[in-house]
Amino acid sequence: MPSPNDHIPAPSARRERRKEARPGELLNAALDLFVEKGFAATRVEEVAARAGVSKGTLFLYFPSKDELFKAVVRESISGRLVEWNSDFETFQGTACEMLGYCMTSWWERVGATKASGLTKLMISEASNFPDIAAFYQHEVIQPGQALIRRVLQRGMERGEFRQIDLDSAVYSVVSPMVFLMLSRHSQGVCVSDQVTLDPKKYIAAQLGIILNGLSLRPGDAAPDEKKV
Amino acid sequence: MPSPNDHIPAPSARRERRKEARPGELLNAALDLFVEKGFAATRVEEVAARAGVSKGTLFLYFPSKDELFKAVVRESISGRLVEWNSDFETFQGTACEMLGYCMTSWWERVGATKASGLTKLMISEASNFPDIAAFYQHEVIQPGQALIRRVLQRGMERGEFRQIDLDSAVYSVVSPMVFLMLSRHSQGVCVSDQVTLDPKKYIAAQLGIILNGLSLRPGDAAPDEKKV
Amino acid sequence: MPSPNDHIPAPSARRERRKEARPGELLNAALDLFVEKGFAATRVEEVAARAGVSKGTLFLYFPSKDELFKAVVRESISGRLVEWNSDFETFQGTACEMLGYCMTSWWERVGATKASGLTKLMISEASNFPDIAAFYQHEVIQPGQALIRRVLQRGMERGEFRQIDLDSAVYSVVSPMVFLMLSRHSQGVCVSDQVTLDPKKYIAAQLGIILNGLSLRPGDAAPDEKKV
Amino acid sequence: MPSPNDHIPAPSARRERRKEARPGELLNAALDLFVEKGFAATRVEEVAARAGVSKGTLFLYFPSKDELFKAVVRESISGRLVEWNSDFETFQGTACEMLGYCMTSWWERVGATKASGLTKLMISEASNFPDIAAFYQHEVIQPGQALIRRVLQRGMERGEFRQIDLDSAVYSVVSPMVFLMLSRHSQGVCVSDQVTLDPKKYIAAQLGIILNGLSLRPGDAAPDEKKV
DNA sequence: GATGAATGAGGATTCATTCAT
DNA sequence: CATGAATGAATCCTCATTCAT
Repeated sequence: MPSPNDHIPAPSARRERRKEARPGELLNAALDLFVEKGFAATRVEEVAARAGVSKGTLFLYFPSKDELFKAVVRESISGRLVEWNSDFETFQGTACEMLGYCMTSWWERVGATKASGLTKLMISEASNFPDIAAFYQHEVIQPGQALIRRVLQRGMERGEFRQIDLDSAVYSVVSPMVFLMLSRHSQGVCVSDQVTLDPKKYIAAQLGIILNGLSLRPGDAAPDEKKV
Repeated sequence: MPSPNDHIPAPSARRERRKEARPGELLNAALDLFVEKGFAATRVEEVAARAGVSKGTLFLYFPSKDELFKAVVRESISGRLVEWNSDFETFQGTACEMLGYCMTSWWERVGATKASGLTKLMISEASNFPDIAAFYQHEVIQPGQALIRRVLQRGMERGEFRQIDLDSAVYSVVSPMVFLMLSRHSQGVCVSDQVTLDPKKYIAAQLGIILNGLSLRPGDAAPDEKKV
Repeated sequence: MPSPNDHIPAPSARRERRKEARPGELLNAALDLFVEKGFAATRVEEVAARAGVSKGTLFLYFPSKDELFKAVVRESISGRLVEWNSDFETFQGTACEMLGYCMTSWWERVGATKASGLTKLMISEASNFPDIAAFYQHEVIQPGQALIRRVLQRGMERGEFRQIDLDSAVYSVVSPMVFLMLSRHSQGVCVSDQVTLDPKKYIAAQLGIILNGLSLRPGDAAPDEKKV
Repeated sequence: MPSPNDHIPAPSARRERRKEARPGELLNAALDLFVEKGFAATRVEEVAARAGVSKGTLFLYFPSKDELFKAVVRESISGRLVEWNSDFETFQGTACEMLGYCMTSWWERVGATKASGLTKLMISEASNFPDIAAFYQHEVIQPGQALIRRVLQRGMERGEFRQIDLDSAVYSVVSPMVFLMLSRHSQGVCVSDQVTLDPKKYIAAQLGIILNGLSLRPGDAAPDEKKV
C-alpha cells in the first residue's frame, strides 16, 4: 500500500489522519481476504490485523461482519463504472474501435484493480447476500452490459457488424472479460497450471476473435440492403 | 443417478440398497448445498437432513466436512470428462463440426448436470483447498482444455481456421462455457436480472461467433502457403 | 436435588432420562444464579456448569440467554398461582380466617419456594424485559391482588372489616409479603444484619397487625348501618 | 439538587463551576441509569453522554465503573438519613403523631427524591457489591430501622400502642415504605397495570391501618398493669 | 449400523478502560 | 483538563465432531 503521504505533517495530526484512513484500510484488507478465502472463512480479526488495527477497532467503523462485506462491495464498485462509462462520452471512432477501447479501458479501470476480485466474491456470496447481489446487479451488471450493448448496436446500425442476436453478442464480449478476472483470483481453476494470463495479449486476442466473429462475411447482407 | 441395480432382487435387500446409496445421496445433497451457499456457510447437519439421515450418519461415511467436500468434487468429476472425451474417439467430420459437437456434448454431459455447479464451487474454494484445486485442475482443466486445443489445432492444420495463438483460441471457447455454468449458479450476478440463458440458443450463438471469429478471411493465407 | 429415582432402571434409559430432565435442571440453575447475581452478571457457562452440562448443551434447550430468562420466569410461575388460588375454592370460614389462610398458604406455595426469588428478579429486570414483565404482571400481580381483594371485600361486606379503600387494604397485605420475599434474597439490604426473618412468626405478626388494623373499632359503623 | 452556589460570581468562574459540578452530574446520570436498567446493563458511555461529557472524562472522576457505582450509593445516601433523623430532635407530640411525621417526612426527604431508586438498586446488586451492601446496611437500614424502633418503643411505653414484638412492628412500618419506593421503579411488577400509587394517599392509608393495627383494643391490658 | 445428545474449540461482538492528542 | 480512537478481555453463540445407546 504505497501511499504518497507517508510523511506526517504534524505529530498532532497523526491520530486524525489515521482515523480518516481507517475505513479505507479496513475495506482494502477485507476485500483482499474476502476474495482470497471467501466471506465465511475470513475472520474479522485477520482483517483487522491486516489493516494494522485490533479487532475492536474494526467494529468502530463497521457494525458487523456483514456490513463490512456490504461496504466492501459498495466501495469497490463506487465510481469505477461511472468512470468507465464516462470514458465514452467524447469517444469518436468506429464501433470496432469503440469495442476495443471498451475492453482496454475496462481493463485499466476495473480489471487490473483489486475490484476485479469482486466478481469472484459476488459469484460466491450472491445467495448469502441477496440484497447486496441485487445492488451489484443494478450497479454493475446492468450498466456494464448496457454500455456494451450500445456499442454493438451502433456497430450493427453502421454496418460494421452482422445482424445477430444482441444478447448473444453482449455475452461474447462479457464472458472473456469475466473469465480473465476470475482467472486472476482462482489459483489455476480457470487457467491451466500456474500460467498467468497476460492481460494485454489476452484482451487483444479475444478482441480479435470477437471482431472477426461479429464482422460481415462476404455473403452477408449489409443492414440497409436487408431492409430494402 | 441411474444405477444399474434399480431392480430389487429380494425384499431383504431393500435396506442394503439404501445403505449402499447413502454416500451418493449425501454427496448429492452436499453438492447442492455447497454450490448454493458455499462450503463454509453450509452446515453438515443441513447436508445430512437433505440426504434424509442424521448428522452422525454423515460422519460414518465421511471422516470430516473437508473430506466430504473433497469427495463431492471427486465424485462430481469422475467419469464425466472421460465420457466427454471418449465421444470424440469415433467422431468424424470437419474441425468446425467437431467444435460444435464439442460444445454441444459438453453441455449434455456436464453443463446441464449438477456438476456444472462445481465450477462455481472450485472458483470459490480453490484457495481453501489447494490439494483439491490441484486435483481439479489436473482432472478437469488440463484434459478439457487439451481436448479443445486438439480440435482447434486440427482446424488450423486443415486450413479451416486461421493461424492464431492456440491458447487464446482455447479461451475463446472455454470462457463462454464457464460463463454459462456460472450464470446458472449465481443469481443474476452474471446475467441481467432473473433472465435465464437458454443454453441451446446461447451455445449456438457463441459457437457461431467463435467459428466466424476463427475462420479464414479472404485475405488470410492458407496454413500450407504460409509455411512455403 | 435429591431425586427418588436415583436408581437407573436400565442402562439404555439413562440418556433419555437425562434429556427429559435437562431443561428443568437448567432452569433451576438459572433461577438460582439470576436471583443471586442478576441476569447480566450471570454467565451462561455458569448456569450450564451448575446444571452439570457444558455450555453448548444449554443452547440445545434454550436458543439464547434471553429466552432462558423468559423460560425461567414462565416455569417458576406456572401452576403456582393456580394452586394457591384453587386452595380457596372450598375454604370455609370468616374473612379473617381466609386472610390468615391466604398468607399462610401463599408462604407454603410460593414464598418458601425458589419462586420467591422471582420477585427480586422481576423488579430488577422488568425494564430490560418488557414483554416478560407484562407476562408477570398479567399472570402474577393481577390474579394475586385480585384474590386478596376478594377476601378483603368479603370481609367488609360481612362487617368483619372497616370500610376503607380496597386498594390500600390490598397493599397493606401485599407489602409485607413482598418484603419477606425480598429479605430472603438481598443480603441485609432489607433486614438488619444477617438476621433472617422467621417466616412463620413474621407472617403471624404481620397478620395480627393487619387484622387489627382493618377491624371495626367501637365507634365504627357497621356496613349495613352506614348505607341506612 | 439545589446547590448554594447558584449565583455566578464572575464570568471566568463559569467553567470552574461546571468542572466542580461534573462529579455531581455524573452521579446523577449514573443513578438514573443504574436504577432504570441495572448496573450491568448500563454502559458507562451512556452515563457520560447523559451527563454531557465524554467517556474519558468519566474516568477522570471515577477510577472504574464499580467505583462509580459505589460513589452513587454513597452520594445518594449522604445526609439524607441524617436530615431525616434530625427532624425528630425537637419534635414534640404523641407516638402516633411521631409515626405519622416519620412516614411523611421520610417521603419528603427520601421517598420522593431520586434516592428512592437506591432501594431497588441495592436489592438488585447487593450480592455483587458486598462491601457497598454492608455500607448501605450500616448507613441506611440500621439507623432507619432504629429510628422507627425508638418511636414505636416510645408508643408502647406511653401506652399508645399494644405490647407486641418490636421487630414485627418495625417491619409493618418499613414494608409499605419499601413497597412504595419499589413500585415507582419497577414498571408494574409491584402494582397492577400502569396504576401509579398516589404517595400521599397511600401513606395516609397505610399509616391509618398501622396505627389501628398497633393500637390498644378494649380488652388489651395497659403496659403498666401488665408488669403488675 | 444409525442416532442425536453432548461437547468445546472457535469466532463475532461488546464494552470498560487507556492514552495520545 | 477533555476527548474519543484504540484496545483486548470477556462473553454469547455456533457448529463440526464424538460417542453412548
